Order: sequence, then C-alpha cells, then structure tokens
Amino acid sequence: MNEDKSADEKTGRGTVRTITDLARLAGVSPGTVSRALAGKSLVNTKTREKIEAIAREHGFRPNQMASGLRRQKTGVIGVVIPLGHDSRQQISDSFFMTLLGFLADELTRQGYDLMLRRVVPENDADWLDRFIGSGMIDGVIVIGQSDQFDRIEDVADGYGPMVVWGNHTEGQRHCVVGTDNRLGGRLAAERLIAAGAKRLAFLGDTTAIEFAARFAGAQDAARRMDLPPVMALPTHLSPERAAEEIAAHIAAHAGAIDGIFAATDTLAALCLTELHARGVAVPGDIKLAGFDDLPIARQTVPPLTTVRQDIAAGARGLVDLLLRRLAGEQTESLILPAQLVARQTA
Amino acid sequence: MNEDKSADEKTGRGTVRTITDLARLAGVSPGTVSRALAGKSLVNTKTREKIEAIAREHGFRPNQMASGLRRQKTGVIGVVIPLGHDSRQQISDSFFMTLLGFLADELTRQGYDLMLRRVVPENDADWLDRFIGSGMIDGVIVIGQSDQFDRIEDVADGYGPMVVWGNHTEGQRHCVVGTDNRLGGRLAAERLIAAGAKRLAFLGDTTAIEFAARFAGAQDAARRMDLPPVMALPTHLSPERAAEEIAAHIAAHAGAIDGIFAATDTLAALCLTELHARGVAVPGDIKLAGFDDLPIARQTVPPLTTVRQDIAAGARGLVDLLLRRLAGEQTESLILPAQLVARQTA
DNA sequence: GTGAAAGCGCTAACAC
DNA sequence: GTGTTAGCGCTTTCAC
Repeated sequence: MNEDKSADEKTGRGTVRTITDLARLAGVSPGTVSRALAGKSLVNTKTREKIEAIAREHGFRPNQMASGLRRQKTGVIGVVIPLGHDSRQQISDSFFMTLLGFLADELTRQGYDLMLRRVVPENDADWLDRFIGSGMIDGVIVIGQSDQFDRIEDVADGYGPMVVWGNHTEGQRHCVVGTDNRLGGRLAAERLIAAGAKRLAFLGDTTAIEFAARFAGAQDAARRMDLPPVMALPTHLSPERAAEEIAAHIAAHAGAIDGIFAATDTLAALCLTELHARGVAVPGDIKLAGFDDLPIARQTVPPLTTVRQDIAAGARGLVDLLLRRLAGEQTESLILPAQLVARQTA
Repeated sequence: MNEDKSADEKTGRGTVRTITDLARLAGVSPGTVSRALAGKSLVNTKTREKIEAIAREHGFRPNQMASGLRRQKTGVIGVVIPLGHDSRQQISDSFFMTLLGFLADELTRQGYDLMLRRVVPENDADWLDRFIGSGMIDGVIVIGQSDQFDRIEDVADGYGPMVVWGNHTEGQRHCVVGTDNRLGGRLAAERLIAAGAKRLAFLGDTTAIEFAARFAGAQDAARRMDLPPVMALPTHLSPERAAEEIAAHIAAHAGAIDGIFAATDTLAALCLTELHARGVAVPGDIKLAGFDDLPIARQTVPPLTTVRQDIAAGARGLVDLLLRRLAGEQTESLILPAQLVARQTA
C-alpha cells in the first residue's frame, strides 16, 4: 500500500477509484461508504471517520456522472449564449462576459458547476431543447434573448428551471432578469436633452429587443419634450464592423444631430473616437451617452455619461431565481432599476 | 399519440425520454436504437430511418450522463481559472474573458462542451485534482498559472489531457500555450527607448509569472542599452485598487521616469487616464506601452502602443493540443510570437 | 447502523 | 443486422 500511497498523494487518482474499492479497504459495503461520504443518514461515527480517512489518504473523488445518473440531478447549471443574426456579436461584448464572470462566482458559491454553451440558433433551431434534454444540467440560464424570444417562450411553457437575462415584455411567460431598458433609454435621452441636445440619434441595432426598448425609452423622452423623433443609426456590435458603420453615419449626419445615445458603452467609445478623429467636439458640438457603465466608460476622454446596469446584482438575481425554480417555486421576473451616471460627455 | 405529439413538439421533451421508450415504439431493441442513433456499425437503412423519424418526432435526446458513464468519456472539457492571491483579479480581466470566448467557440466547433470553474486555490488546495477526478470532464484547460505553477507541474506528471495557458519556463513538465512574454517585454521596452525614454518603469504585479517574464524582457532591453534598471511599480489587477496604486506611483515617481511599460492594456489605460489628470503629456513627458492589444488599446487618447497577443490563435492552440493529448499523443508546448503594435503613446 | 440488491439510461460484447 | 446481457459507479430502498 505504501507504493500506492505515494503515487496517490501526488496525483490524487490512485487505485481507489470507486466507492467499491474504498469499501473493500474499509471492510464495509459500498452502501455504507456512500452514506458516510454523503454525510447524511446515520452512520456510526467510527465507521465514518475511518472511511473519511481512507478517502482522504487516497485522494478519492466520487464520480459525479454516476452519482448524477442515479440521483437524476447533476449539480450543473447550463449557461447558454445565443448568438443572433449578428453571430460574432458577443465575442467581444464585455457586458455578457462580465455577467458570465459574476455568474460563475455566484453559481460556485451555491455549489453548482457551470456548463457554458454558445449557440448559433440559425444553424441549430433546436439549441435550447437540446441543451435542456441533454441530461447534463439541472437548469439553464440564457444570457440574452437575441432574436429567440419566441423560442424561449415556447420552452418556458414546459420547462421550469430556466431563467433568462434580457428584456421584460408585458405578459411574457419566461422568467427574466434584466435592467429596465426603457427607463434607461429615457434617462439617457433626458440627460442629452438637458445638456442642450435637440436632434437626437440612437446608435445600435434596434432589432435586438433590449436595444429596441432603450430606443423606445429615448423616443418617449423626445416626444415628451416635443422634439423631433430620434433618428435610428443601425450598427453591428462587433467593433470592426461597427467602427466603419459609425464613421459612415457620422459622415452622413454629423450636421443634422447634436445628441447621440449609443446602445452600449462599447459603441459609445467607438463613436467618441470617431467624432474626435473628425474634429467634432464632445460634448461641445455633440452630446453623447452610452449604456452599461463598463470600466471603459471611465476611461474615455472625456469620460462617458452612461446608464449603469448592476451586473453583479443581475447575476445574483439570475442564480437566486433559478434555485428557487429548481425548488419548485413559481417566480416573477426581476427588473433592476437603471441608473444614470453623469460624467462629461453629456 | 397525437396528444403526445403536440406536447412533445412544443417542449421537445415528451413521453419518449429513454432509448427504451423509443425502442418500444419502433418495435426494436434498445441496442438497435443506440446503434442507429450513434450512426456507426451496420443498421438496416429502413430501421435506421424509422428510428430517426420517431426520435425527431418526439424530440428525443439521449441522456449524456448515462452515455458518458458507460463510455467513460463525457464530451466535456473543463476550463478552470485559478484566482491567485489577488482573488478578484480576473473578474474584469478582459484578456481571460476574451480567451474564454474563443475557447468556447473552438471547443464547440470540435463537438465538445465546456465546463467552467473559477477557483481560489488558497481556499482549496485540491482544486485541480478535484476537477480532474470529478468524472465530469475528459480533459482540462487551465487558464493562467496564477501562483499555482508547482501544483500544475505535480498534476502533469500523472495526468495527460491537460493544457495550460501561461508562461513557458525552461524544462517545465506541463504543456503550455502562451505568448513569448519575455520577447514581448523586450519589444515594448525597446520601443519606449527608441522613442527617447531612458528611465523605465514596469507597472504590474511581478510575482505573477507571466508578468515577471515581461518585466525580465524589459530589463534585458534596458541592460543591453546601458540604461539603469527598470523600476518595478507593483499593482493589483482589479481596476479599483489599481487606479489608486497607479496614482500613488505616479505621484511618487513621475519626475524620475520617462517611460512606463504596463503589464496589461487595462493597466496602461488606467495609467494614461491618471497621467492625463495630472497634466503629464503622453508621449511628450512620459512614453507608455501596454500589453495584449485589447480593443481598448485603439480607443484611448492617444491610442496605445502595445504588444499584441493573438488570442484566437491561442485558443485554437489550446484546443488542438488538448485533443491530441486526448488521443494519446505527447505534445510540445506552443509559444506564440509577440508582436509590437506601434500607436501613439510611444 | 449496515449489507444486499436493484437500477438510473446508455453502450458494447457476444450470440444468433 | 438485431436481440440479449452485462455492466459503467453510484444511491437508495428494503431487510435484518
């Protein structure tokens, strides 16, 4: 056993690979080992200690696949990021990535593992059912509705443990956590207007539902102030394409607008760079506001006025609601307030 | 069956949950269904088509836990991010997050799922063995060596399918993919020197092994040019703490240095903001270079001179090497070249 | 408090 | 080509 031991201690994976091996060494039955290690149900204290000692000594780790199969639960939560028409969109979208980081921490804290999947729904209509049906996950968190709102609604009817990050729409059936985008849009536009802007534009892809809500909020503000409608300047999210598109928009409309509300801070930063390059003063000639309050918002010159989403709170909300749904509860959606962060671009 | 069907088609999870259910409906044995769905070994074409039709109709998905348990492989690759003493470091480290995004895409392309874990080694000395021994993953990719170099070396001796993103050290035993940090550091310093800097400083935590190599590269350059040694200005990675620390460093040393090489673009951007706030001209008074070439490097004012890491190539390399190791091959480490991207801060 | 036995859903020999 | 059988490693009745 001593030779074994040295190997075991180094690698943590030795001759004691199964609960049965361990049972043999401890001179008990596999069932008892299972009970001892699970910590519940009554096991003689001495027996338990002996088993635990041997387990530790040999670096024994129970096989989670087997346990999962038997108990019909895996201890794994699926996190899926659907990539919409603009397939590469999220790859550099630090917002989603930051959310993912917080989610990982929060799930870990709750004792769950995280299985990550990025899917392109247009290549794979079955993306959500496939993930759910894989048997690998106890529940699923969808990051972003992309253009898959209806698909998600369908699934929500028959599958409980799912929570979605995204936009809330009156009467929807899936449980969502997200910022009040319409409110956020309104706050941004109001700030631009208060800073003196009268002809507003919205920079971003308004076919994305969250962005559409931000746009709508901005329209609300403009309407209320009797200003002309906000002009939509569509862009993709990937920095390379967006940079070009922004340049074109500015070239075409720079004279006609004096306030830009960008759908994300990333777009706002690109826009700022482009305006700077063309000698347009910000906030002198054009006021600018972003959305998200990512770290970059503090680092632009001048620093960016934006609308803050509380990403950590979002992650906590997603996990909390999911765990409650896993426990059988029905849960309402959670709408987080949007908060204006006034810096120097508006 | 029609009632079933409508329910099934909506949710994709109906009465046909197991291969045995499906076998009963198709009038064959479970074994045949397994073979038909696996696509290999000979199955009568008509039988196969029938089985496939029923499977599709009922939205059947094989249970991957069961399959994994039986085949002793899961189709899942573990990705683990060890968080060193500076626990929160990576949470906002867009470099690791970007790498993760590319990894997810690359693993998906290869038909693998990704299980993500962030661990705090100081709370959990057993982090790597536990993950490997869980039975949930076929192989593991470690993102960043943090302060766990020795732990990783130990594991590498007894466990094949592991590849690490990080720094390469002469004679190490674990397979690593990473940028040539020392070369990168040298390139950055040479650029600062060519731009006229003579008294260099390195901004970042030199106890992190990758950063230490960048620092060493900078020292090489300074020594070769007969300049005084590069001054180390330690910082944490989290933006909040780093911002303060940078401010303090600049207050203390602004007059004594004329070139700063920051360990990452994030730090460089913070540094630029701070220099700007204090009225120090860049590159006039102080030359500045970063590392990574993240999107933010193009967006600072003025845009940042930096050293590019090819993140996409890194992700491809990690996955490629891992799959080869999974196939039993021995593999060498992969060192990617560093490339200077000259912009306007040096 | 512990052992024996059945079985989670799937795959892979081995028969035929 | 297909059915039968024996597990993968674990948990959980059910006895005792």
